[in-house]
Amino acid sequence: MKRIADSTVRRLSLYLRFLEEFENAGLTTVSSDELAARGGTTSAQVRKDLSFFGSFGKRGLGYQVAELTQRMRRILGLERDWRVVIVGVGKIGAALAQYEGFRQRGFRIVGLYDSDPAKIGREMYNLTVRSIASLAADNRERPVDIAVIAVPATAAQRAVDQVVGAGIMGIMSFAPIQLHVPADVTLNTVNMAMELERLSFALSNKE
Amino acid sequence: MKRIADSTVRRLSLYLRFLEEFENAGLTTVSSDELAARGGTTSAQVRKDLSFFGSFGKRGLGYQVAELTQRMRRILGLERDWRVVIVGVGKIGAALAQYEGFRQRGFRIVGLYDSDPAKIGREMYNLTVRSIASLAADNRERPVDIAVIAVPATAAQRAVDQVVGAGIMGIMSFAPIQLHVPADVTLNTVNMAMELERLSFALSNKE
DNA sequence: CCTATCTTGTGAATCAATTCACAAGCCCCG
DNA sequence: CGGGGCTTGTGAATTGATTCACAAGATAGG
Repeated sequence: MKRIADSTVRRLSLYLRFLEEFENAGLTTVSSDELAARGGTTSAQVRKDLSFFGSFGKRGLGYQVAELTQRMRRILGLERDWRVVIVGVGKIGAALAQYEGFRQRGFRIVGLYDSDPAKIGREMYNLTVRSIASLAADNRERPVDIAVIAVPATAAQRAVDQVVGAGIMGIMSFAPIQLHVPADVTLNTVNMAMELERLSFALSNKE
Repeated sequence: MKRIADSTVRRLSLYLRFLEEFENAGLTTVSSDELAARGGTTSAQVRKDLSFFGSFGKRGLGYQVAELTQRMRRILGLERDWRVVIVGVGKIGAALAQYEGFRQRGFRIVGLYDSDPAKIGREMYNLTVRSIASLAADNRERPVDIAVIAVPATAAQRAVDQVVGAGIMGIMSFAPIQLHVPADVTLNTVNMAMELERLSFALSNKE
């Protein structure tokens, strides 16, 4: 398959949310124009985005909401559950651990890890916080799909190395630094510091 | 000034972090090549990014770390403090309220707001949680630069409307939905659901 | 069954971002 | 003070993403 642009995947994710809203509202059919209006883009963009994956509509009519929803779920890999562990149970990690958005989309939190002995063994949200040293063995016993990195910047690369060493192939990081992983590991970073600076830049440059 | 691409601003933010690291390491001079290596890009990209704002280096020599750091801070609007309020003091809002990254970069949290009567009046991190209804008056008395939206998806658009109505011009949202603001208000969204789905897509489509 | 009206799917054209490649400038050394 | 070795800054070329524009289907109504 041809490489799909990041911007396209982001929009697919938006479309899926809109489709779910349309489905809840009882609509059975939707046009690329309606999807575009909802997402602040153009109908051509919507059709082009979808066209990378196939041809899902009927000319003159639009798309079946239920069908397109399911197709999008399949495309985005949301038809299965993902086993997720959280590394670092400070404030951010704890907030993530109980974030409903994870579970809703099939991201099941199956483990909490920390390196702080004071936290290891503690019960949180029906899980026992375990030492990060046991991650490799745990992963062998019952494989994990995604590790969420929620440790301080200074500890993040070490944590990532341990996650990679344990054999986990997907990482979502909230550490505000540039992390390095082997090419076969997928890393996705949400860098809050960067987002704040982007906002600061935009506010500073309003004419 | 010519419009600056979002991707460029994101990289500037990275460069700044690297420059600070170089400065801490005692380096006085740095080349576009070294910055590029650190950030996983190319030296031409680094020079092009900087060229939108001026010409900061010396041919044959590179850039003065201290000078470039300061220039980047100015460009990103980080030479001043920003007054920030957090709207919604649930788990995410509370985690953000005590996140050190904010203060470190000059984003000072000066207010916490919620609509839940059970939370209003409560003391958190040296601030008293106030009713979101009082935001407009508070902003008139002492202007706020940025509002961080940390309420559930269903309440987010209403919260944004109140923030906009209060006259605040910068918004950073963590709600997993598409929000609408007037053109003169700057909105920056971190959509965790979208990031997870991006990861899911990438993991599902490894060769 | 024919016509009018929609809306998709997609090459072609445009617009935007990145990379190339090299002249220009600076430092150092002999 | 002149030549060699670097590295910047930037037009030109390339690569990538978005928008345009229209033929191809599909439906509905008479």
